[in-house]
Amino acid sequence: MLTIAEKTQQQLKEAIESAVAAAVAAGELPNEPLPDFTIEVPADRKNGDFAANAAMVSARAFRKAPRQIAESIVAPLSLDNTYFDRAEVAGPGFLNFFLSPAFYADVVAQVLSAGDAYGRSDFGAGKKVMVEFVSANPTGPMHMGNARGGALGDCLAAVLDAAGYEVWREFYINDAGNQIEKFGLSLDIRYQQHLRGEDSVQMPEDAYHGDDIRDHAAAFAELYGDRYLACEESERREALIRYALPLNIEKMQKDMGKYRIVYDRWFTESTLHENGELAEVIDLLTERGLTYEKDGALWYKAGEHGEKYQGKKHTNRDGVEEGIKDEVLVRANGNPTYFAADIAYHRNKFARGFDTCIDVWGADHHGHVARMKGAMDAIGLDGSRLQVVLMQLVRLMRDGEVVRMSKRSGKAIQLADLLDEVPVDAARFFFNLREASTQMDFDLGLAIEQSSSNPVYYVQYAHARICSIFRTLAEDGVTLGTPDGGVLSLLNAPEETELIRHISSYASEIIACAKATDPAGMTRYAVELATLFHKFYNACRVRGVDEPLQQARMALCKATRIVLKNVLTLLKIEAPESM
RNA sequence: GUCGCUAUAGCUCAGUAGGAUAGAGCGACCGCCUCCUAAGCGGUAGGCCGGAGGUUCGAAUCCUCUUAGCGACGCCA
Repeated sequence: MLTIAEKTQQQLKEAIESAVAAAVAAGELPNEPLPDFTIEVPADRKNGDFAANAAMVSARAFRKAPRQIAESIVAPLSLDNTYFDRAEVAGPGFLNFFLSPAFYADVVAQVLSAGDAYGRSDFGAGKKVMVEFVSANPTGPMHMGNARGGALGDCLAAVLDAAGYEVWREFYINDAGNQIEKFGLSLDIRYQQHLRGEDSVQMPEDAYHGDDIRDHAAAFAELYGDRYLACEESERREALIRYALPLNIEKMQKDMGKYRIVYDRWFTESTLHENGELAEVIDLLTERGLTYEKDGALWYKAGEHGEKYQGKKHTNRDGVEEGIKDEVLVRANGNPTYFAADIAYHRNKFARGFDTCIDVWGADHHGHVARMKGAMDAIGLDGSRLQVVLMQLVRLMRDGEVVRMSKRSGKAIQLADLLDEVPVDAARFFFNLREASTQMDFDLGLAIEQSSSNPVYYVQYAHARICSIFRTLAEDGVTLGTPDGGVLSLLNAPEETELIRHISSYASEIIACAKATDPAGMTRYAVELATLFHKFYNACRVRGVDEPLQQARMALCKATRIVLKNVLTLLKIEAPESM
């Protein structure tokens, strides 16, 4: 099914093409193929609701001046059975088209009848897509970057869902490997320090220094006393991990829940170690001759499959070209790397029938992208079906100074702190205001102020205002009936038509965001929708105008409310009825 | 050194299948509620779209070079 916006474009395309054919038949234009042209929305409404550059792009092929060509196209042009009632030639040779009242009436009627479903499309044709996002290490609390990743990933998933994909949200828990060992070691040191004093053992520089580790160790000591001091080191650490890890995971799930993110699955890395999939994938790569041993470790030849996903070749300091650097799969100490587990994880994902897997990663992982896609090819899958959204990290500011986000320092601002101070609505909106690729500063000192000047309230206010109009009218005994096309055609003030035109583009906007795998367009759409409504509100009264026009305006208000509610719901933000 | 991201109004940023006079919010200044929510609306001021070349009817947008900021280049993840 076509959206109304797509239908109008298609109507124009067909009308222009048949007009060109007619002009050719009449000998007005040479018999040459019409080059591809575009239909766009002019910045200035004086230039029509849509403009086509067909005459300009075909100047060379037709060997005529663009304006002359445009005149030849417009003369035989027929707009019967379209949403347009007028076309004219303007500027250097633009063909400008003007929408008819029927268009505006139809848009409003369609929104009212579609309701919650307005904006949804079948663009994605039901293809299965997994969005994996946040996937924070369970060795400590989540931080600001995870807050952005959460808002981004969740809204991206919602956009894909609305665009007609079958969406799955997943969180990958790195509950195995190196950092878990480090987690155990850190807990162990704190446990011993707790019982024997700070100076009993030294905390290594690269261990986790956060307070959360201290707290876990103290709570563990509270429960079990000093009985683990006598144990083997490995047994003690295992017990500590077994105690603290589930608590951390539970905390992450709670925080994500507060952030209104519901995952379809929390996937644990340990699954892959236990069920042999990790070993399988290493064997698979070895069988294909893509591994070698060096310095006691098992290496993966990343260049062989990764290079096609890399833009240019690296050149090292000596000016010599070099391929993608090889990666270690199994360390000299026998432990597999994160990279090896991640290949196995992605193999597992595709085996579950997903057409596309989207990973939201911090931009600091960008060097990993080509290697990972290449690894998919290396194990017989298709790396182009793995899409990675790189998100620039959030720079945390305090009093104008950059604060380093490091779990080791223990001074990182946690996601939980953010949620305590900033309303979820504001945080989710804020983190989706900018494209993933832009760097963001977040000044915690300004968090409260930021939230009150956050445009989310502007959008919510528009929704509350509409609800208020209906409340007041209900008190007057006025209710909205089912106005027909004739009544809806009364909506022809500029503030009305602008608003309706924006409403008509909602589904296209969702699709555009889905294509770009970036939901930031949705917040901008919402702000623009609110702006156009507020302008309408100031220019056009609903209460106290004549009956047919009042019905038409009430219908427009209701349509606007539906779209506001739909876009806010998509972003998982409240649409309040009063503020 | 190489790769990635970024550079547009005082500040924060929109604006790429190349389009008509480059936009918005905040801040500043001036206005608008006897009338549906003033958390709103209108107006004024504010620009060498980082710089230099190129491509063409036309460039903030595409290409080349260049400058500046951030990030990544680990048997960390």
